[in-house]
Amino acid sequence: MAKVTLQSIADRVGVSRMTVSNAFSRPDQLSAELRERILAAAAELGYVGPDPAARALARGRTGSVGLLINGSLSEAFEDAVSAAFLASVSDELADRGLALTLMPASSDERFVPSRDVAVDGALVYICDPTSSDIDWLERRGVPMVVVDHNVREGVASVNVDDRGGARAAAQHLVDLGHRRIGIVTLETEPDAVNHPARERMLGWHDALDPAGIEPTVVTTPYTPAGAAEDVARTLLDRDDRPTAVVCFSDAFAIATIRAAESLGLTVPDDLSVVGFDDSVLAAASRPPLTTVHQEVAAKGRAAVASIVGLMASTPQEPVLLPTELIVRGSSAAPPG
Amino acid sequence: MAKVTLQSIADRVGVSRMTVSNAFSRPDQLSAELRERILAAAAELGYVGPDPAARALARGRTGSVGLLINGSLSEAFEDAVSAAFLASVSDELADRGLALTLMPASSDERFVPSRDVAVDGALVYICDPTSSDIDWLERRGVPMVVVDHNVREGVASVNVDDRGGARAAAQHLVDLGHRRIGIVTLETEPDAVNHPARERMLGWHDALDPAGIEPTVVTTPYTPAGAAEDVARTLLDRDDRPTAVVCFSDAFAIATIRAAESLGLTVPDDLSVVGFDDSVLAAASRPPLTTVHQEVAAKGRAAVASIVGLMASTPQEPVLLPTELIVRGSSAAPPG
DNA sequence: GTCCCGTACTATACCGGTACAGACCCGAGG
DNA sequence: CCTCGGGTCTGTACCGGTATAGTACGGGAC
Repeated sequence: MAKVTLQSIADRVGVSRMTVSNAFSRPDQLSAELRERILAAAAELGYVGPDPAARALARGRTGSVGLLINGSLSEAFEDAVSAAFLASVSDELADRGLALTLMPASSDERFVPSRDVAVDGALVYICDPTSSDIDWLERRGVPMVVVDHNVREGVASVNVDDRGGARAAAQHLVDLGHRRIGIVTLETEPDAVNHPARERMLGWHDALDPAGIEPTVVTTPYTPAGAAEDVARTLLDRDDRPTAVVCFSDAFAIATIRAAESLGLTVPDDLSVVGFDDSVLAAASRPPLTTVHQEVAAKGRAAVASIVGLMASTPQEPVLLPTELIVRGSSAAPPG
Repeated sequence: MAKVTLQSIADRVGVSRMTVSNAFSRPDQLSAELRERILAAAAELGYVGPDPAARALARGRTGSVGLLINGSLSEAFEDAVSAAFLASVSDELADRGLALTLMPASSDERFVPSRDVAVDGALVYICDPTSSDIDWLERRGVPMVVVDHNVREGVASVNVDDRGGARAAAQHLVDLGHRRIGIVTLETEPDAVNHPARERMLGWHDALDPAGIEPTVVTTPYTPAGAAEDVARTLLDRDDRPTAVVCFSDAFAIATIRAAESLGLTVPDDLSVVGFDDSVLAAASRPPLTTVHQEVAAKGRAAVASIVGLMASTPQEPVLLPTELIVRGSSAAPPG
């Protein structure tokens, strides 16, 4: 059978194609009676509704928002914090009738999602700011909101006060009396810049420098799972080991606690550990983690609000969400 | 400035629009020299590349695959198993130059993703089989692969041997000598059918029925986090409490262990607990979980292979992936 | 010289809709 | 009686590409 289009229905009912289009897309433009007849004919012919691709071309919008992520998408899903962010974004978009299209970084030159996938707007999430994908989006003129970055001037952004949170975390340890402090943070590619990692490092130093404390820094990649624990052990397995450690994430903090336990140290008696993010892991950990809370769901909502605003041509101010130190059981005064 | 299209470039260079199209999409169709000139003119005019929406209409393909999920998307992201599946799917699609579009269940009648979003194919994942979204996809004629379901005859599917895995789990407990066995499984909406939940239940009974064991069954929803633990406690806080429990998931198993601990019971000495999925939680748990392993990444790969095959009009056989019992430290012979 | 074929480019016909500017008809107001 | 306005429907002009079937031309085989 030939494909059913608006035209076939129009012919069948004896009206113009435009009227059939209106029957589906702008019901107030025609009489209810005629609309019924059209819908009946459509059902009879097996017409499902206006073709999304054709509609996208004619209307100039697709109904979906892209999420640009570079690096392996697996990481994004498997990390508790980014998964929660994605969840918040997708739910929020769904409420507004928008679908979410994940745009992986271009691997093959022949197909570049940031250049070749139709979207009405894009969120730029875990992304090397020098990524060519961002350039593609910009050249296409796709409205764009950057999350957890400050890619470039004039681009709308949603950020968390990473620096302030890190400062509070380090200050907390200083206030408890710690003087030998370690840092377990993210290892980044030489020329890649991880915005949160940099901001958090600045924040830690904001508190440590004035106290005259020179932290011992170790870095570890996200994966494999055991890497952070091994790195933490090298930090702790020495005579002048720190009495407290601030970590880039809750996962790193938990790895650090495990490393400490494996060395016979007790947290928080022998070692204080402070995480970041306040992910689901934090409260469930034993001992429960002192950490810096960020409102991931709010970040998602803000990002969606911002991109939707941009898509409606409303200029958007940069958003900076607060963080808050949550003191639980993994931090205490230094031993002795 | 007016929008730059193939035509503007064609006019500028003095060739036909088709030749410009070929310069971008089929480089072997024109001389290298002319192609260079065209690309140069395009760059000069600020042309980014063929418009994705227009291309989608003309070519009849969009370059993205939909993932239909109903229920809150958050759940899908926050559950370790489904997150790993999504990760596997998105990576695998990315390798083939396809983007992934998440299609939430229709909330608003006015915008129904399964009807209104352009995709070349769809994976149907966590979905009530009676969902109208599946009907929409089917009516549209979108190639469709169902994962962790058996929605209807003739639809390609990828499943895991849930029943066999559950049977092995229950048989393991029977073999250890357990006679009072509890089940902690998923609570589903009255008329919704959760395929894995049903299959696992069948599998448990496959092993328990021949042994003449009548299990005590309790059910709990996915969320909130504490619900499973509370339910498990009701199962364990009685005189004739089971000596072993099989669970719908590793998360439920861990909740059950917590409940046991809170009642002063030791796992596995007083109580054996067996999970399902072998998620990252399982090996990390204390004690490490005896559980049923499923290869989630393989499930993602199989799903992508299947949908890509269908999109190329190659009929697909149903796929059934194996499961395997992994015996770790949470199961032992019954006390006494 | 003629035939044949491959290379390079063009002409035409869609793909399946939507926006916008009328045209028509009818009842109400002046 | 004429005009005006609103509710309905139509006609036309796109949206920005791609597929396919050509045409024109140059060179090698015979």
